[in-house]
Amino acid sequence: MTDALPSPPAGGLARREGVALWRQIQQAIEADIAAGAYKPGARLPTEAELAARFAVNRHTIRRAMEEVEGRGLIRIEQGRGSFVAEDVLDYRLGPRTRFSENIRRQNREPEGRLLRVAEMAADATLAEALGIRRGRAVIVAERVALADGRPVVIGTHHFPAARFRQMPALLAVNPSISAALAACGVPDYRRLVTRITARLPTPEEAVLLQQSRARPILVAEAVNIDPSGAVVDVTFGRYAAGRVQLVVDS
Amino acid sequence: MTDALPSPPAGGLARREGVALWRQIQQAIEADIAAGAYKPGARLPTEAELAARFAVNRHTIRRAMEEVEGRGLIRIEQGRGSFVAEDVLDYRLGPRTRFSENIRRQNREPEGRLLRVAEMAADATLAEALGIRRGRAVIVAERVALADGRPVVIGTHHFPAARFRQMPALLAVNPSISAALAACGVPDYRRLVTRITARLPTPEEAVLLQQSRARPILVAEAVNIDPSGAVVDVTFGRYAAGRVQLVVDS
DNA sequence: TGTCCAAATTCATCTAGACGACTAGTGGTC
DNA sequence: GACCACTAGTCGTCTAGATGAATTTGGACA
Repeated sequence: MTDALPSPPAGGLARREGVALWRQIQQAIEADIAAGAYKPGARLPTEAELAARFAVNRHTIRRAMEEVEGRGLIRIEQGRGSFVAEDVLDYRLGPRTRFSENIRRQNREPEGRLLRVAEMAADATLAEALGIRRGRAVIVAERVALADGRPVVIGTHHFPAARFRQMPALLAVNPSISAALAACGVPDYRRLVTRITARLPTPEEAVLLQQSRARPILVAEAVNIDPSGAVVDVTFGRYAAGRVQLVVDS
Repeated sequence: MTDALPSPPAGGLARREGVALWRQIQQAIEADIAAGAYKPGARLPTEAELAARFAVNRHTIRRAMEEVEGRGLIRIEQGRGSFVAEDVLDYRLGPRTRFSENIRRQNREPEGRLLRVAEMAADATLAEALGIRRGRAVIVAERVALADGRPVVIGTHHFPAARFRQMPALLAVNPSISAALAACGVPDYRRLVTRITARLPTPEEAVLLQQSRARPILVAEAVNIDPSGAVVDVTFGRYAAGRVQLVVDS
């Protein structure tokens, strides 16, 4: 015998028994992974092979695999194959959250890449959150932050333009937000509140985070204030749920 | 003309242009919803209707709709149709998180339903978190918490059995965790740390949360301690991302 | 040796059709 | 009025096959 691997359940698949075939296959695959039949990073059999082994149509296998991917156990790559997912990073959310420190604490190398900086008028929601009047100028900076070269989060930062005029120029030189804020006279700031939710990514987000579109992302909206209590920025962070876990200390 | 609704993009769909048809359809539908073409809770056209309108196969529509559902904009119900999603609830995560208070603060009616209580041996991870020895007995309580009759979170609580012997009996009478803890001599406790991630639900979770399996759930692992610092319980909460947003104050 | 192109591999998208499962109504019986 | 069986409408699953897109492999060729 070759491998004791993605075998159909002992009694074969139960057809017409109320449980979808793809669901049974999904469970079989997940069980194999949980049982350690494949190591993290290892490649799974191709869809065609699995289809033959389970004696179903390839589309049925695809349905099952897509679900396994959504559960975070594997990663599917076009033209290459499917691979068992690797371990995740802890990302600490606290009053003094700073990306670089956070990552370095896990012995990984932080890195930031600026995607774009623009100016826009604040809509009602944003104006309210920033404590400025609606229509006032806001500087929007979009950034991807990486750990060991792997994207972890896409951050969209909103600063009141009146106070942070030099922001674009500063970020162009150094994409660190904390450094830029310090240069703008805000050496210290803290996170007031964070709102977290989850959803599937847009195509762009999936590309930027180098993650499958079937895998959910965590969306965290944060409000940062300076020591005087004034709102410094409102940020939307989109985290690759496959690679990060948010940790809240209280 | 009848409605200005889920119309294919003006120029029709772009075939062979590098963007999948289902993706274009998804965007068209999302745009219609964002534009307010349908009110929250309103029913969308059937898959067959949309297939005719966009001139594609029903499977292509299904692919698009599934994605829209994953993004949280609609809810698809077998035998009924698809409906535009409604508003979400804020769930505050803080040191003193208590489900009932949390929900009542939003002017909703909290409710708890006990699913099961069991005793099991602590595995290595759980023992470590609870500060007990591996193999020691742990009481596991699974509960669904609802707001206004809609499920919000499935909680799986783990208590060291040695200290909380009466837990099962207490919970059988009143499914409130805080009440049961109080009766066990822990009138006060606080949350030490919370770990948050996102994934797609298992079939059981989807049923319990009354949510589609295509919609992600938020998974929060919390550790609660009593005033002396001893660990009281370790809880895994699985939140319906479509209905809740976690809020972290810091 | 190194480069480039073509073929093979593998996943992605789209179509087509059949049937199952669930929901909500319709109309009958008791 | 309560209950039940039936039916039409709608989403869910499965199969089958064709073609496209991304990646890797391996041979031709300079």
